[in-house]
Amino acid sequence: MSSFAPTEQRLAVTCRRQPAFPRQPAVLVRLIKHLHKRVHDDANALLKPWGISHPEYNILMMLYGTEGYALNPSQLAEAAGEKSANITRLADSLCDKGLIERTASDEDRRKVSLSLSRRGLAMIDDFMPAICALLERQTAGLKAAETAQLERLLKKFLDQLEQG
Amino acid sequence: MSSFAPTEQRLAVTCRRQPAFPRQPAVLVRLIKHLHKRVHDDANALLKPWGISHPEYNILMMLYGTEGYALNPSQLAEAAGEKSANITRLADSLCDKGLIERTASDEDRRKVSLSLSRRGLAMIDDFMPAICALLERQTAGLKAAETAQLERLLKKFLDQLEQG
DNA sequence: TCCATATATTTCATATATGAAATATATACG
DNA sequence: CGTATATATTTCATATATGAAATATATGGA
Repeated sequence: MSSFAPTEQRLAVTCRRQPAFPRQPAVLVRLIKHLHKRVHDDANALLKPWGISHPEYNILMMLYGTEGYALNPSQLAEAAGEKSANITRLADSLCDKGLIERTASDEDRRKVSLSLSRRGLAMIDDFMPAICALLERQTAGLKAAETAQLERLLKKFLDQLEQG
Repeated sequence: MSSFAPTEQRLAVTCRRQPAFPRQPAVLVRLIKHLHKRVHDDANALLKPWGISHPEYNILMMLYGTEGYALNPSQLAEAAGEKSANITRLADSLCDKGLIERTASDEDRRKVSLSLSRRGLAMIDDFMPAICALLERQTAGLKAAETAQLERLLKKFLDQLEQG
């Protein structure tokens, strides 16, 4: 039985006690929380041998997914869903490890450019097989059509959250 | 345009650079992260006037959803998706605010019972209309059938994460 | 009974994340 | 120009979360 069952049971009790409580939206929100926790913990465990955390991995991958392998802290904050103060801290840590480089922009001297180092690129190549395997495994229970449907619905959900 | 578009664009670049990288699983994982952040931030903002955080709210609601309005720290950890050390801290905070009570169990003296206080119950009644409105708003973009489908798929996704 | 081991919770040191203020540069407009 | 305002990043104090060790109780044999 899923670890979610007791939570769902508690939502049912809440609905009985608060007739206006919208069950399904509440279930969705709690599912998101459970999923996030699991995904975060799994990624942290997998990355441990490389000495980086899941948020640090996200930073590296955002740079990797960019032409030129470089972004500003504010772009990274947006892309990785972190606050800019946290980007500073994560970037400091990644610089210390030699995985990214911090250089001043000369078009706009307020800006900073964070770019993947040769060593950062090599580390990505190194952990990539394990990451791919994890991602495949995590969605192995879903058929292709279900994955596509889930992607569509989650995007719609996110759109709504960002508007409403 | 959704805040997710740049992230998705970066995943496309990653796929080009790493042919083995599974795009859809990666998109799902990132969507979960974006959704979680948004849900968490929205709830924190809404609850601020009551002086409690989203994790504290979750504790209160887990107790509220239980017959007898009481749970052990370990049950709460499981239900709320928090580590037990964190439950201790959150429970301390809620006790300080007079919203829950901590009593020793006498069937098993290792255990502690955390229960909603009269004041905690009153606070739930007080913020409930705003919470219901938030939950309705957050899912307003989804049709009933879509919400049901999303719930089904997220549960399947979570099951897979917990097995694999 | 006594001991080994398991379970429940808390403590404490440390890691991680945030908001608000500080710093620096850019841009717009009188 | 000069000055007000906006943008980008960092600093710092504080809040939040975690792992590992410590504490206390329970349980099941020898």
